[in-house]
Amino acid sequence: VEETRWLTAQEQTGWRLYLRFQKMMNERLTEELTRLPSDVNPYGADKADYEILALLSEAPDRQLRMSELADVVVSPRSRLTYRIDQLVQHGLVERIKCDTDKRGAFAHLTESGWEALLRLAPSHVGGVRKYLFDVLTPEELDVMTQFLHRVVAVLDPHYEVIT
Amino acid sequence: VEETRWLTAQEQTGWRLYLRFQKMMNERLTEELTRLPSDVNPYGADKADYEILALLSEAPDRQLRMSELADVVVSPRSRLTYRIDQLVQHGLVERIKCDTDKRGAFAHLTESGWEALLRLAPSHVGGVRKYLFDVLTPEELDVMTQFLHRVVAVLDPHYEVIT
DNA sequence: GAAGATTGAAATGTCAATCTTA
DNA sequence: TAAGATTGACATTTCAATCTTC
Repeated sequence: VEETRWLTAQEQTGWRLYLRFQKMMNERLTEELTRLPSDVNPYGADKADYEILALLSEAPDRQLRMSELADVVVSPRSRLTYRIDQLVQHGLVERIKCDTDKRGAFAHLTESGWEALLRLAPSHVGGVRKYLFDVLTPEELDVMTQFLHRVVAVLDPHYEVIT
Repeated sequence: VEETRWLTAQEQTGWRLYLRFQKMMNERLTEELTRLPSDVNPYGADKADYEILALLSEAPDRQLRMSELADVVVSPRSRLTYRIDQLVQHGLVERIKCDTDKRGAFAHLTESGWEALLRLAPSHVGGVRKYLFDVLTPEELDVMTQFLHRVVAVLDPHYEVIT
């Protein structure tokens, strides 16, 4: 039975601000993506879809095993299955069976998915800039990336550290 | 037609780390709350429930108008209605009609809700400490709260600033 | 007509099976 | 037996009405 170490006033304020930032930022980025005209975002892709498309686009052969992808986007497998289903239906992703492990499956970004990502990127990156990075000083960015590295390492010791 | 200003490598890294932190932190805090033994968390309250209970507990008379509460927790009204319904069913919150504005309703923390909050707080605060504040230096905390203030002000100019 | 709040139907998310192959 | 992935049942969220009072 340990004593609870409560938050200091500053920590409390910081935590509440963080919660607010997190939710408003999600809301805003999702809204900006889904409200794009239908020639830019015909499928109505949201933030989660964008993240999947972006990660696939950077992977070797533009494809990733389902479970790897689930780990990277921090999502339960069943949710990922569902979202990939949607993306497959709209032709942005295709499923490819794994030759070496017949249990496995890849999610593969199609040409159409790649083009969709290119159309969405300016808006999404613009939002991230406008609401976050344009407001940060270079020093703050340094501090932020450094402590995020440390904090993510605590939450997930297995996560491989890049830069 | 403006040029897209893409993210620098450091910004990209920072953004991805942030997304990872956000999702893992939510996952972990929710998991730790919902896995508490049933004498501590009989209802199975999660992070969102905790936030609602905590805010009500700090409000005058331990109650808040539905729309105020929705603004504070950054939630659409219909979602809040649903969650308050659940809390009411479990006796942690009660709805009280507003006298001065008959359209309005208050969500009021019951005695049972207050006790529930007291039982949940040590675990939840412990998680926030362990995964976030114990990992931050005092300088980093300063930098973080300062830029969060600024960033939240951009996202939501109406938000009143409290140190 | 507009604001506060809720409702109902449809979309999405979760969790515990299930199925297949290692 | 365990890992990779999906399914099905159920919970929650969303979005567009709705209802009531301002």
